[in-house]
Amino acid sequence: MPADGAGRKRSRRGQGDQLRAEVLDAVNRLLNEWGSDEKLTMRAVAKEVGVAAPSIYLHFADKAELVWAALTDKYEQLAEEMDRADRDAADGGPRERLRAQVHAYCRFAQENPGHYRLMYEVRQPTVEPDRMGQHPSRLVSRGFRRALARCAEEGYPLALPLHQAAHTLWTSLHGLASIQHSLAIDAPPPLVTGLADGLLDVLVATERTTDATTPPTNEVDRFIAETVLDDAETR
Amino acid sequence: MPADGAGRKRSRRGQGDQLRAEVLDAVNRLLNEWGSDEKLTMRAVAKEVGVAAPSIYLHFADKAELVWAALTDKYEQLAEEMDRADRDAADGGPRERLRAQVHAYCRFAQENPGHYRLMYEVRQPTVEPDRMGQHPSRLVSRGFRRALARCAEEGYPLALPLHQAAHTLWTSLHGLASIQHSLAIDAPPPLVTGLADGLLDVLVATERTTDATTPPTNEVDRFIAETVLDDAETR
DNA sequence: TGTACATCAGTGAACGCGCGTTCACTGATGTAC
DNA sequence: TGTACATCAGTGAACGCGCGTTCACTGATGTAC
Repeated sequence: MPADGAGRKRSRRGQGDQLRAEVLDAVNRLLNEWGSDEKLTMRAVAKEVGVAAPSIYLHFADKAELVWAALTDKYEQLAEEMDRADRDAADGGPRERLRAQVHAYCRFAQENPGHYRLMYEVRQPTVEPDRMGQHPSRLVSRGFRRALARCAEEGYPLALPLHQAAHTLWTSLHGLASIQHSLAIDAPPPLVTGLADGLLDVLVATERTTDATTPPTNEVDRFIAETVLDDAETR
Repeated sequence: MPADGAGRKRSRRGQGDQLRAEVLDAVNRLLNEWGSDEKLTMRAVAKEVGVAAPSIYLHFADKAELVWAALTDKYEQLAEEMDRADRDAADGGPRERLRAQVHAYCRFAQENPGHYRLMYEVRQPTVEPDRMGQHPSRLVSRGFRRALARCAEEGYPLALPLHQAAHTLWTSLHGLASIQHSLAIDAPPPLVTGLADGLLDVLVATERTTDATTPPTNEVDRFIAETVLDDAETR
């Protein structure tokens, strides 16, 4: 509705918080439009909302806080989409559910290139670098780990120990998406999906079997479990 | 030798080009020191060389040209290191040679975080975006593809069609390195190596065998071969 | 019901900074005669 | 051998720009009496 830079009416007396939501919406719109954060300035955001730049400071202490708020929302949206995909595929067995999550991840990366890039940049806020456990990306790898565990339990052995498999799946998908972006390949979505499926086939047995088993934990697996994927569930 | 900002002597009459090399060295030094390009400004580079900022323009038209020159050098260095690792492991069979290349890639990413990040950013120069075939990253995936082809030929079947396997290996390693950087995990090198080995074990049979074969080409594989890995050799 | 007033949402102008880049210059060095 | 001169490597100061952020303000709106 905004985007013209002149259409905004001042909020009513108690409704000051409304601007906060509009600012976050504007950030999301700009990131999607440009596919990058290069030109994401306070002035640009304000203009997109239809407001003067200093007004943003009524709701966010500084730019870092604004960007971090937008990204946190987006992380949650990604986790939700993966969750929903998983639930929608509940009838297809554990492997289909994992596949649905993987596809959801790929779709998100392709549809939100601007957010996606920003989500994986170090330069960003950092907020609290002490506890790695707080990083919202945790939600993503946790989703994969749960789905992989289900596969292993229900007779589809993994090619790597559980935590290592989850981390490998997550980082590999990220690499796929990241290089897709950085080489500016305009690949049709089925290609990305096809590559992701290939990765999945390689990590999780394609058929239910008793011939093979998921390899036992090892040093690498334990390090991943304790340090990278560390959350309440794995301890 | 510089780094103090005052120790440079003016080059002799015909030796003007020497500054060019010193500037490139300074860029490399700063990227390694900071592990990021955040503070890589013309003034910072000049100071590192021990020269006034405008002097850089005697050898580079603008900042983009300077950065691109430094990155091109670094790409070549990466390709060389992979090549050397491959040759040094020639006695160990095709699988060990591939493994050596993979380890060289991981080592490079860990030892040159600043360059590495910059190499995979889109914002950079671009130079000539028309022919994707010119991108120096080509050298990397080509090395992997050749090594994988050798494995397949010598009895270690791949889990995916050749080009798809090469692209998956490359992007997965990139994802590993990229997330390592962006989550600022200070993992011991053996961990990264261990994860890379796991990936490799999953993509290439660990033992010589005649039981299985590399899957035949498919749509995904062809698209990768033609569009992404496209170079003289694959046509 | 009318009016003074406090509060709230938001603004215009400007500050200070760091950046890439330009421009007119300088001083050493080799060369021509 | 001595000297005028062209050339070369490099410089100091400044320009113009866009950025995040600050500050003193304004005008509408609800409230107290």
